Amino acid sequence: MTEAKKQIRVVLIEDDETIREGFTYLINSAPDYSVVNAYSSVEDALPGLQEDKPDVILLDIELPGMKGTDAIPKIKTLVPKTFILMLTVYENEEAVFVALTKGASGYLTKNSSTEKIIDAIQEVVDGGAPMSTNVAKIVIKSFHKNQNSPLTKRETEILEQVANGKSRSKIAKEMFIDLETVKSHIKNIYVKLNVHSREDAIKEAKNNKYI
Amino acid sequence: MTEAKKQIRVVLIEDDETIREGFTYLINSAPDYSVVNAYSSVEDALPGLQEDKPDVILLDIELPGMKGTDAIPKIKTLVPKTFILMLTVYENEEAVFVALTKGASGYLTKNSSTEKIIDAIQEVVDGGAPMSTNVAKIVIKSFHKNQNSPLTKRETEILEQVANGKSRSKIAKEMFIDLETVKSHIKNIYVKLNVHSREDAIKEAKNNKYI
DNA sequence: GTCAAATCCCCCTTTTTGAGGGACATAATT
DNA sequence: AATTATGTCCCTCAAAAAGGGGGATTTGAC
Repeated sequence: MTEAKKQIRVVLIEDDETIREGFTYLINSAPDYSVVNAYSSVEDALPGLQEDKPDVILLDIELPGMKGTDAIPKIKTLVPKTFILMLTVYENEEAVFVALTKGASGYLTKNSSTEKIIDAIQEVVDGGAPMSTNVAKIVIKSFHKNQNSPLTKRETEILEQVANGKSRSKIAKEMFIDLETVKSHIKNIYVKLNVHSREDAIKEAKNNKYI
Repeated sequence: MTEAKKQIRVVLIEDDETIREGFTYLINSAPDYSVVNAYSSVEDALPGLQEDKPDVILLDIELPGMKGTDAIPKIKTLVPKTFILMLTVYENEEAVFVALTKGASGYLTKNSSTEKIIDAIQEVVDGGAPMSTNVAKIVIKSFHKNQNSPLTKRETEILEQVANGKSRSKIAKEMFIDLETVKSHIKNIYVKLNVHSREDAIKEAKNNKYI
C-alpha cells in the first residue's frame, strides 16, 4: 500500500474546546482522515467553508449564536455536496427532526467511541446515514401508529384519505362505496374524536398517531 | 460473576434453512442469548409464540406464504411486548416503511456480522432501534425536502397548510393575510404544479417532496 | 341475542372551491 | 433603467363540498 489514499476532509463546528480538540486529535490520528479546520461557531465557520472543501462536517446542534439546525441550509448553500453529521449530547426529539428535514445526513452522540465516529464519517461518505440507535428510535417512533385508536379500521382508512386532501365523493368512488357511507363514517369519526371539522380531525388524529 | 444473568429469548422466523441454522448457532453461541425456537414460516410460528415468550423476534421480510410485514400486527397481538427486528437481504424502500409503520423496531441485513446481530438484539432490548446505515438512509431521505421545488417559500407554506386540511379562510386568518391572497397563491400553485384540485396538488407536492 | 361495524338513505343550510378576469408595491436580477 | 418574481389584494360566478340532523339494514363476533 504505497499509494496515497484520498484523504477525507473533515470540518468540526463545536463550541466546547475540550471536545473540539479531542475530536480533532482522534480524527487526525486515523489514517485517511484529516480535520482541515475546527471552528467554535457557525459564524466563524461559514466564510472558510468554501476553501476548506470538507467532505463531512461534524456540526454541534447546541451552539451559542446561530443554532446548528439554522446553520444547515446556509452550509448547504455554500458547499452543497458536503455531508453534515449532527453532534449532540442528549437526544432532543424536536431538534432531531428539524435537523433531518433540513438536510443533515446522520446523528451522533458526543460520547460515541472513536471507532464509531470514524465509522460514521466513512459511512456517510459512502452514502449511508449513520445514527445512534437512540436517535433511530426517535425517528422510528414517528412511524409507529397508536394501537389504542378509537377509530375502526375503515374509519382510519377514510380519515387517511381525507388527510390526503381527497373529497368525500372521490373517496367513495375509490373505495367502491356510496357517498352516504363515507359521510356516515366521517360523522362517526368526528364524534369519536370530538371535533367538528376536517381540519381538527386531521390534527387530532396526527397528534395521537391514529393516522 | 457467579450470578446467572437473565437469558434473552430469541425466536427466528426465516424460510432459508441455512440462514436459519446459521443464525441459531451464532446466537446460541453467545452467552446470555438463546434461540428458543426457529420457524420457517409465520403460519408455523404464530401458535407457538405465546409459549416461546420471546424478548425479540428476528423476522424475515421476504417469506413464502404470509409476508413478514403482514405478520407484524398478528405477532403484536399475541405477544405485544416482544420487539421485532426485520431481516432482509436487500433494502426495499417500500417494505422498510411498511414494516416500520406496522411496528417493527429495527432493520438488519442478513449479511451482518455476528457481532452486529448480537449488538442489535441487545440494543433493541435496551430500547434502541438498530438499523444499518443503508436502511437509515432510506428513512432519512424520507425527511429531506426537494431543493428544486418550483414553489416559492410562501406558496410552500400555504400548500403545507392546505395539506393539513385547513380551509383557505382559516389559512388567511392564521397567516394574517387576506383570503384573496390565499386564493391567489393557490391559483399560482395549481398552475405551477399543473393540477386543478387540492387533492392533486397535495399528491404532486408529496410525490416530489415539495412539502 | 346483543353489540359493534359497515353499509346505505333522506333531509337541510352554509361554506368552500376552482376558474375567470385584473391591480399594485416591493425586491431582486439583468 | 427595465424586466421579472413575489407577495399582496380585488371582483364575479356556478358547482361542489362540507357539516349536521334524522334514520335503516346486514353481517359477524362474542
